[in-house]
Amino acid sequence: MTMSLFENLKLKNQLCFALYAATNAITRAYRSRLSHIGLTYSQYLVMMVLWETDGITVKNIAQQLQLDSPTITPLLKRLESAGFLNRQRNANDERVVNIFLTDAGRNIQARVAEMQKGVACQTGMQETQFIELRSTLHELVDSINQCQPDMQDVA
Amino acid sequence: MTMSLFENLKLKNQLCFALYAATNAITRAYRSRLSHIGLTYSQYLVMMVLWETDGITVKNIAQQLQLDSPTITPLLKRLESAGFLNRQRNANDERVVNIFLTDAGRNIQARVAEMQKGVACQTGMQETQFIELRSTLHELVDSINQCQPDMQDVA
DNA sequence: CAAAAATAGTTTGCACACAAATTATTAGTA
DNA sequence: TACTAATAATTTGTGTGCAAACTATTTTTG
Repeated sequence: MTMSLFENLKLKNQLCFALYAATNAITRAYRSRLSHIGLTYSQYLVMMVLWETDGITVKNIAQQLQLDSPTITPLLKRLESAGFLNRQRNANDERVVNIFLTDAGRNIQARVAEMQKGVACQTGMQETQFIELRSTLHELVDSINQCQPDMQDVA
Repeated sequence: MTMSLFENLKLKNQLCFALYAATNAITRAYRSRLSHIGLTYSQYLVMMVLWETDGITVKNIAQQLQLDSPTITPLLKRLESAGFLNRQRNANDERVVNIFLTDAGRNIQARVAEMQKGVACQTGMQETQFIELRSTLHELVDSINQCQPDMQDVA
């Protein structure tokens, strides 16, 4: 086989493409449902972080979502102008900005929880398979970041 | 537990976030390596499709990558201006545009194959786990699309 | 064969995701 | 205590990803 060199370049064999396609598909599934609530998919992730721990910093949100600050800043601005949160300079350290949920931001949590059930159903996955896939993905992220700790380095 | 309603809204429990984070991590790993060759990650995917079947249509590429036409069009334009392919109106059906690789487009395949090995190593995954994860993801995409066949419907 | 429907691709507008550079503040250090 | 380094967040610019609207061509159908 003279083409065996390029066997790994077939789209169907690519793990990275399988991931890419799955993420796009999931995001699409969320998009239409979230639009009714007034959130994008990334904004939904930010809100989940805040529902767990309100008042945290931009940097902390970025770390939890494994994203850069320049990605988070405009996201937070849009969530602020949508009325779901407030940004406040920290008095003790003026470099820091703390993010606080508004009543509106807290109040949509129930609707989001309801919506989330619908998507979970749509994946058609069993509980055990779901958990295994999730943990495999976490391992994958860890080993990628271990090998090339660009960002979210050991603080 | 009064919060059990929102248990599914914890970031760490989310399959969708695990997917999202893994895809971002993989894309980052590719980004720096691909930049030396002059490709973005999405452009790399397009090139893989073309290396398998040259001369196909925009629609065909979009279907294989599970993306919309409006995403593909500007991507192809940049690949054309980078000199890796040509776009040609089909003579038989003037609606269709066929995409053809240039010599430059064919010639980078070897370099890309070499780069690809580096990333595969970085995932630190065993062959069996790799294959299982990939097939689980394919199943996931199928069941999402089956339930809500927005696009890439049965042609 | 003419009008309507379908199809292929593009354009426009919005929201990420990130690299690189910038501003402002704080910490560290000679 | 000046002076440098580090840190937090933002700004700028590029490239996706997609909805909605649009153009152009082909097919369908009355």
